Amino acid sequence: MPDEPQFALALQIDRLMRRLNARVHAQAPLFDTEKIGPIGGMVLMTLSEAQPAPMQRIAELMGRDKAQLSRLFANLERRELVQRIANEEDQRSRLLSLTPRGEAFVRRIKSVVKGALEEILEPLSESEKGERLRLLSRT
Amino acid sequence: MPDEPQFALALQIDRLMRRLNARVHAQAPLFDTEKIGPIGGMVLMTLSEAQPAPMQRIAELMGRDKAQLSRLFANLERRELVQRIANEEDQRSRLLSLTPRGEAFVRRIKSVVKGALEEILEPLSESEKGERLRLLSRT
DNA sequence: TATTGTTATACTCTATAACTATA
DNA sequence: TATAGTTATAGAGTATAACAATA
Repeated sequence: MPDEPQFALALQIDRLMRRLNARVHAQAPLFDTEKIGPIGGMVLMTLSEAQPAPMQRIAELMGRDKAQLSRLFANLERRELVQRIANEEDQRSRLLSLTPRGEAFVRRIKSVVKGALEEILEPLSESEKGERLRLLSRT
Repeated sequence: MPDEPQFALALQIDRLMRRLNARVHAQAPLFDTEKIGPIGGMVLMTLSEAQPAPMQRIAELMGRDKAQLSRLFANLERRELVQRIANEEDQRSRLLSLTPRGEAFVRRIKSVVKGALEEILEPLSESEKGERLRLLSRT
């Protein structure tokens, strides 16, 4: 494998995420009525695909710090977007899941992210989009 | 295209960058002798592939804010990692380039990033690595 | 009038460590 | 002893706006 493309990879990925974030952020006033911010949105999206799950599981899936998620979930719970129920198997943790309000909120976030992603992937052919998704989903 | 993989894409990419950053950061004490931080490193790598260039060009390539880069370059110049020369074509800006010290520093950063990327892409086959690099380089 | 670069500011995100409760 | 979660805090990163100089 040649040398240069490896660094280009890291730089391109960073730019891709930055552009995606900028597009979503520009629309934030329209949909982020709870002011949970970009990471709050990612947490809800992740939870929607993994619920019910203890906090540690979400931290692993997102590759993020548990201390950060702890405060975030406290905030999301206060806004009644997520709920915690007792975990029979391990009393150190509770199981997190989306409330009906949280589910509705995730649907709105997903539609915004979907639109932003479509714009960013626009220049690619359909087959390349599929290919890219396949490769990245294995990371 | 199915619905779910799109959000998985954004979440996976975020996690990929987070893992890459964590690996590089863990080795920072060994190579970041100038304490320029992860973004400083990305700026130097970008500049190494685009020099000589005015600041605005680097900001575009990285998708980052010019105000942020302005302070960063002032810091990098103070550490004699980059230099600015007059831009004949446009006197509002000056052309940025790496000093010999900067070039040497970039080589060290690249070797660390290369190692971290190899670890992260480890589970993929050789052909998949090449394919992924090709797709991402077009974003 | 628009663009390049600088400075200032308030805000958010992040890493880290110390602590408790349970396994 | 190890792990799940919480809290606190210092530091790094970010968006935004206002400004001067040049195009």
